[in-house]
Amino acid sequence: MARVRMRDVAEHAGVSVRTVSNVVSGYPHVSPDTRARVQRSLDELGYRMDYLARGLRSGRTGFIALAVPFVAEPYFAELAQAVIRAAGRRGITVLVESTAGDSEVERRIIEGGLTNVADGVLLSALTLPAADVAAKKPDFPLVMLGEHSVGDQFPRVGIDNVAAARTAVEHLLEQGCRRIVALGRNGSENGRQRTEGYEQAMSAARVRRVNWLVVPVEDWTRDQGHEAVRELLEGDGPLPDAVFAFNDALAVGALRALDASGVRVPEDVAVVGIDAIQESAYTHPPLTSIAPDLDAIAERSLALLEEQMQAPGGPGEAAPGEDAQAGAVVVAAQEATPYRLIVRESSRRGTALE
Amino acid sequence: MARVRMRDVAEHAGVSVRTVSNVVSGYPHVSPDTRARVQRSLDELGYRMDYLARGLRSGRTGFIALAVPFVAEPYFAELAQAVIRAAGRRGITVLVESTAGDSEVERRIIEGGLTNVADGVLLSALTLPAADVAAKKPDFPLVMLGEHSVGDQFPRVGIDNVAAARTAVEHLLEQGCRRIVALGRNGSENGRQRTEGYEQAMSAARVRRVNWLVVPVEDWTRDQGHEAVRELLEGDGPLPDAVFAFNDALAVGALRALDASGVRVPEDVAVVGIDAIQESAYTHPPLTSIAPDLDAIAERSLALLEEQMQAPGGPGEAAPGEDAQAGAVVVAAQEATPYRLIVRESSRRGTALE
DNA sequence: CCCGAGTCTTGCATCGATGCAAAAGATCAC
DNA sequence: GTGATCTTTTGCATCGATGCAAGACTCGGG
Repeated sequence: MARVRMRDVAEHAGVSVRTVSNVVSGYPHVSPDTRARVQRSLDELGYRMDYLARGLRSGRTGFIALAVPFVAEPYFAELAQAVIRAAGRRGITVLVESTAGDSEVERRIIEGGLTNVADGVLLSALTLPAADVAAKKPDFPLVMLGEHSVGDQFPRVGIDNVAAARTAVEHLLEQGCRRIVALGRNGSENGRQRTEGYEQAMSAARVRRVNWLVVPVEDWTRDQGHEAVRELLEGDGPLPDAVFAFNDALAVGALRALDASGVRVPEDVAVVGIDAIQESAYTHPPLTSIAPDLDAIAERSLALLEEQMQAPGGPGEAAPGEDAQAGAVVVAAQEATPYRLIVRESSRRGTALE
Repeated sequence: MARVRMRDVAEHAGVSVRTVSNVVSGYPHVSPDTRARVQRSLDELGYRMDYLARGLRSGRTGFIALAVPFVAEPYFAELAQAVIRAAGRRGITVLVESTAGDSEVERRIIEGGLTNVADGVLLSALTLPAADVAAKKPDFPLVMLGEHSVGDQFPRVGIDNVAAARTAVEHLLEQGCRRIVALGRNGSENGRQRTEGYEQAMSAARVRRVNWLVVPVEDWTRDQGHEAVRELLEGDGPLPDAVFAFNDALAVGALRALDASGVRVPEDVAVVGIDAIQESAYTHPPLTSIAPDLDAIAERSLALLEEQMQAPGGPGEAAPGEDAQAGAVVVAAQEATPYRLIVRESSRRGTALE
């Protein structure tokens, strides 16, 4: 069956194409009679709007793109779900893209690789786009999710990573922990900020330097968390009394390694993570974690995106071939969304060891 | 900065629009000189193809849509990842959609709601589209993933659920379990088939009926698994010696409930799941599960989709307004992809209790 | 020096829907 | 009856890229 076009409907109903368009788009000045007849033809032929064609003419597709590193990572999967839900409320359809953590892919997106199919882009960048990219301003609606080191020219939405990490570590300190491992430093900006929060908390609590321990990993995955903690336990250094994992996946891996070595959680080692993915309520023991408000992130980022989409001409106003003039920089908002600490068994110690 | 079109590039390079198109699309008969000049203009102006416009003309967008119930559910998230990866190898971009398990949304997709933006659709249907929809043939490339009860008019790709369930239960029987709970029956076709596999295995092993126990749930989530097993343990019936969960999320919930009640796994109760989501390797204890070959599912379904996309006119050939004639039914392939049993601690009993 | 066979380049129509503005038809006051 | 006003409907151009086929140009053989 060939595609049913407005023209087919128009012929079937004996009206012009334009009238069909008017009916479909709800233009008020159509006689009830005509409207009914056209509607009948629409139903009968099973007409479906071609959004591409409409998008071509109107410049809007009704789609936004959400690009995350790995769809299969629980945090990003849950974030995607939240964005899809929030977008649905606004009548926007979300296209989820996966960058595979490839900075080349991320760079292409920043340069506009998705703008032709989407009215705007939400990008959760993992790796760091090259410095030359950092100097660019996007010429289309773009909002960054989470942290990245691209600079301030893009609006961003996410929790305050330094504060969140500090909160997590403070909680461990309150439980009496002192020799706290920070698990998850890697090349990412996110890792840097969470390390900084750790250091701030440790420093403020006047924990002796010998008890500071930052363990690097490559990716924030269960495997890496497991591996790193296993090696730590096999080493001959004194055992830590807590692990602050930079995300829940790492924490899950850490829990597994501790469990396998017979280390009791939280009695011997307390554990906290960040993200509060659904899985974290079901670990052994249930994991204490920092829960970012995903709905707030989704709502806020969509609002910022719509703001940009409505702004005439988009954020970049420079003429073709020129760079945006530095004088007219629109300061991009850094939006810090709320988060809260969910205390579960993995860090709940009966007695603080003060 | 306004969008850079081929026309802009053409003017800048002093050639016709068509020549620019030829350069962009790699048409061979372009002089090196011209090609270089056009390429320079392309780079200088930062030209980006408008895929919508191209799609409008050529009828192909280069996108396929993948619709799953919940992106945040680990199984679907991992499936999406596999599809994205497989599609990438074929130069196809995937748009991930979430149906929220809403049968209305699923119906719209079957009726072609995504065909305007995607060349083909992969649908993982959760709920059952209404019977009247079942009578329809799609007029666009569509492949169903997993099970559903729509009938045989759609090609499907997935594991053989009955066999997979049977394999899981046989494994438990081999471990000496007899009083085996089947956890997860609900209204879905998938649930029906896994129940059937359970019954086949139990029956073949001549397990007495009194030991058969099918526990219903609403959704296949951790919460529901937890809830159901908690209630089971609180009841006054004899304890089961194994739980066969219809998916890993349910199993994770079951493990948590067992753990909370002090029931030892696998000594007191063995547990197996289906899906082998990444999380399952990190549960306490690690979960035995049936691992469907997601890459095979992704590859096979994309192959089937491409097959349909190449077939002239698509699967439905009926004239507008007519139903496909029953005589010319193309028998839709039911593709059974491989799976394997991954045995981990949760079901490994030292001694079979024959 | 001309012709046919390439090679390279171009103009025009087209994909499906909408913006624009004019045409056609209805309604009303005078 | 007639012009003014408002409602309803329509034709045409357009969005950006490509299919098609013809035009312009180059080159070697006769």
